Amino acid sequence: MSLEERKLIEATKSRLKKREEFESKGISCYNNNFKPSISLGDIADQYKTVDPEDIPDAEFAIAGRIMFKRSFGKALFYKLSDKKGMLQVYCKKDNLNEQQFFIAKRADVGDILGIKGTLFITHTGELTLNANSITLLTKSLRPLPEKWHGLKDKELRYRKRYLDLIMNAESTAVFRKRAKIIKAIREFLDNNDFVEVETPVLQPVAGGATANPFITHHNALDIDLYLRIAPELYLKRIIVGGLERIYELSKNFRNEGMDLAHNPEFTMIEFYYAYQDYLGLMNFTEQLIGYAAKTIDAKSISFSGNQIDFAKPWKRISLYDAIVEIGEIDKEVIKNKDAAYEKAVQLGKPVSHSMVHAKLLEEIFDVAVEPKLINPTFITDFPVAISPLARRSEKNSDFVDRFELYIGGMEIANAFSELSDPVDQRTRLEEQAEAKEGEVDYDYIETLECGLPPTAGEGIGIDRLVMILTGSDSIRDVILFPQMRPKK
RNA sequence: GGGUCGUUAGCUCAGGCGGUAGAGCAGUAGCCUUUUAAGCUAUUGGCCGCAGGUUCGAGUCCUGCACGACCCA
Repeated sequence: MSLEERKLIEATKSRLKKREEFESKGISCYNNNFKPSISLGDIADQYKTVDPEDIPDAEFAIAGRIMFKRSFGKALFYKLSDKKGMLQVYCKKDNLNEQQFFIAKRADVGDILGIKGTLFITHTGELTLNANSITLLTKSLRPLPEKWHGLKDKELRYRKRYLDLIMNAESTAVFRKRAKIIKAIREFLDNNDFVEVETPVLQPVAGGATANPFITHHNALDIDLYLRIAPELYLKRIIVGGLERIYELSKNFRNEGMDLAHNPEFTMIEFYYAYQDYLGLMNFTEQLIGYAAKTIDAKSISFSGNQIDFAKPWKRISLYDAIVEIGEIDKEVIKNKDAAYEKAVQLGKPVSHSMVHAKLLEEIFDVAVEPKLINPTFITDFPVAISPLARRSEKNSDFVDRFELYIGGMEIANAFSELSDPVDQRTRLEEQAEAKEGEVDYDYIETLECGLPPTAGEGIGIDRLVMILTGSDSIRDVILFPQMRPKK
């Protein structure tokens, strides 16, 4: 569709007209030859609090987007914003040549300008750059959202994230924190002698978790492939290969429902630690998340109306004790499968008689316990029936050496001592495949037959961790482009 | 999957019991050389989410659909 055919709003029409005006005067609307000497935030940091007489005479070159414009007959003020902050600019006719004052008068909110000038303090006490020259760097053809209320509509904020980032500093801050958290996690693991690796997103068998995969097709091989639901089985192959401490920061894909805590593609960190066990990983996890929280100064965080206390050590309680004590569910459901079934139905879960007892208890846990786990809590002692890749506990072979970490009523991490017995692994995967009509990754079993050292592995949901550490109620607030239904 | 609420100008929002569609900001044309959501004057801009229905007449009432937000499972 050409510009002429599009139905244009008034603001865009007038901006297109200005663009023509500029071009006809030989003013480029998309200059690429201006280099700022300092960021707006750095100027503010350095000079905002100094005495007026201590402000240097030096000329600064700055660049930024016009967020506010207040125009008078022969002078005007802008507020420019860049990645680090905002600064006011004063343009006076006397200080500019004719062409530059023309640019100053005709520039719109949303345009990006390069300004050279000197600092001064206005009568009202605001640090301001007095412009000596103006370069139009980018002409914007659309108006920004309203300056006072900003962009509030959540749907628009998610669909047009660039506008959200321009208008809402809190939103930008969340994504800066996200980057810092991820960097801190890498740092922590690197400092502990871990190696970062990459494994396939396109997998012939979607293993390592229980979830519906996305299916895609490779044309040259003419085979269907799955987008990974977890990197787990590949990472353990690498442990067999001898790297001993590895991690992968991975995008995973699960073809399931979407809500406040689920996006179809999400980020996990999975790490595998040879000669370590799940008990050691609990301490390690406290340190790791503590380290990430520290880098963004998150100590006590308000999340979804609750105050989260990260003081260590974090509570540890077995799955079944949690159901009885925290979920306040009668002990009978632990002992008796029929009682568990009745309870699950009563709680409104879509359960069936074909489900094993452990699965029913897990369903009960999800509604009765999970939402109550606000402060960091390790849930331990999972039944083997719902943990096909975890090592059997030595105390009781019906259970495995596994924990899940819950914070803010959400599952944040899942970890266990890895099952290294290939014979047991074959049996369990085959049973699971039969029950769910899935496939068994026999290549993985062959790998185990080669010998997996005693290893503990863990996956941490990065998006949810960022939600907790930034106090964001929705996963969409911590993913730049969350999945949205296409709008017709 | 179920429920509740929402969808009106570029943005933020009003529109009483059904009777010719509103405001602020943004835009446009003026005045204004230190403003702070600048001010003053004038002014442009609408498939009222979409499709049906009821009615002489629907932004408003009814039904369905789309998209979203929130709650529940």
